[in-house]
Amino acid sequence: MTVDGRLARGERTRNAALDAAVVLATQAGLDGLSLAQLADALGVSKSGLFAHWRSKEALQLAAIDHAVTLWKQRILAPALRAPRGVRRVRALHDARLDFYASQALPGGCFFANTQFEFNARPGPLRDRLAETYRQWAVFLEDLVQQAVDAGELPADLDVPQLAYEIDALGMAAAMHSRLLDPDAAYRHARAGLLNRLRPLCPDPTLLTEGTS
Amino acid sequence: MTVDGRLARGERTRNAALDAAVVLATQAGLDGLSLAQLADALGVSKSGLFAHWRSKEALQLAAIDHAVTLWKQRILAPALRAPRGVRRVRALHDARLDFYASQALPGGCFFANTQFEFNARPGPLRDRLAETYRQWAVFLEDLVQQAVDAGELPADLDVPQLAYEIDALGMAAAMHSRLLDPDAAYRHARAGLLNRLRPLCPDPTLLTEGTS
DNA sequence: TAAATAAGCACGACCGGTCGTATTGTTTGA
DNA sequence: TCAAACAATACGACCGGTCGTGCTTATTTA
Repeated sequence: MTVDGRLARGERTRNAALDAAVVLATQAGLDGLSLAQLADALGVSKSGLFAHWRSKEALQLAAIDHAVTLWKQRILAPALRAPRGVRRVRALHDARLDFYASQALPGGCFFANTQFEFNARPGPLRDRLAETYRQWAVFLEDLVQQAVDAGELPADLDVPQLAYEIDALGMAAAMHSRLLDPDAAYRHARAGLLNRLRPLCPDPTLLTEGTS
Repeated sequence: MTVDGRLARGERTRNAALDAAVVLATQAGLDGLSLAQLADALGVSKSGLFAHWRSKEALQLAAIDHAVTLWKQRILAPALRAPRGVRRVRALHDARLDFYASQALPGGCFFANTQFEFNARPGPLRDRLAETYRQWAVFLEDLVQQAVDAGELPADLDVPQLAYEIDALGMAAAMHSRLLDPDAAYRHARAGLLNRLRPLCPDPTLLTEGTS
């Protein structure tokens, strides 16, 4: 942000466009995202968008990055306020489900939707989404590893395995909550984590404490 | 199927079209499915498709139903050959993962892809997909309930909860296997089920036996 | 300090192409 | 001969993208 009126205006438009693009792409898909529709939502002309991104694909890539920063702000940051270890893992899981439940993105989960959209379509968008997903997986594994290091989980735990299972619970919630019963989805996803941790966790209070 | 050559020919075209439609829609999405592309793949003109379905949406709905029958043939039927109870639950889970690994549908999982495509888009297609998913969930819960009834799982088990967790493992595999490492995805999905069942299952041999 | 130039930004009009769809005509087979 | 199956063609709508233009603001020049 700058006091420079010119740059400030462009920056504002860019940000508004990316915000709207994430919302629209979450509903219609990154491919189904229409530039005319996006321009209308912004109250700008379609051709004006091409002043900021040289092609639709460039805008789509920017939208992915923008969704990552939103995800970091809304889910990672709150979770990192919880103490390291099992409680932080639980906080991350809960923050994710809270974000879904908040309907901040009415279309569900941007990443789940777009990753399923592109998982059979090679190209730059798929690569970017895959890299994004890989970073998320690494982040989740790190948090589980911290719980192991803190002695809150068994030393011989298969960390990537548990991280996979946690991610699966959240991903299923993203779909289940839109297609069937939202309440049941979030309840099952939360209980699923506790069910899985219970036999692993020597200190049961780590599973009963609230995370907020 | 009939000996009537005229009807047989139409029936053959319809079946071939639905087969191809499921494959293409798995890759490009139900909406991204192009009738021109579908007609080309069949060696048929685009307008000919409208002789069999009055609109694209009608074809899409038929494709969903067709994918259901394929799913029943390829996944449900093999699983039902396993003995009732925990072994049948495992067999279903494994059959699902085997189907993904077989690459019979190069685009991944038809249902996961399309359900994420439409989970924010109300309409007949979304309704049909939701109903399909509900039936799958019921089927899975029934199988778990049978294991409870057979005394192979605790009588006070939360059946829908466990069914949700099993489904989540498979769904995550459908995405993980396309975007990151397929081998890791299937391994984690399989191990995930055993990890979850182990504390519940009084008879450990039910978890070590092969399922094929 | 004032004028001139350049750059950022947004607009409306328009392009070629593809989409789903309707119409009309031809082939096919009992 | 009759109806089902298919082909050919065209239509209107929408797609991403380009072009020329004008307005606003920053930078350079006199």
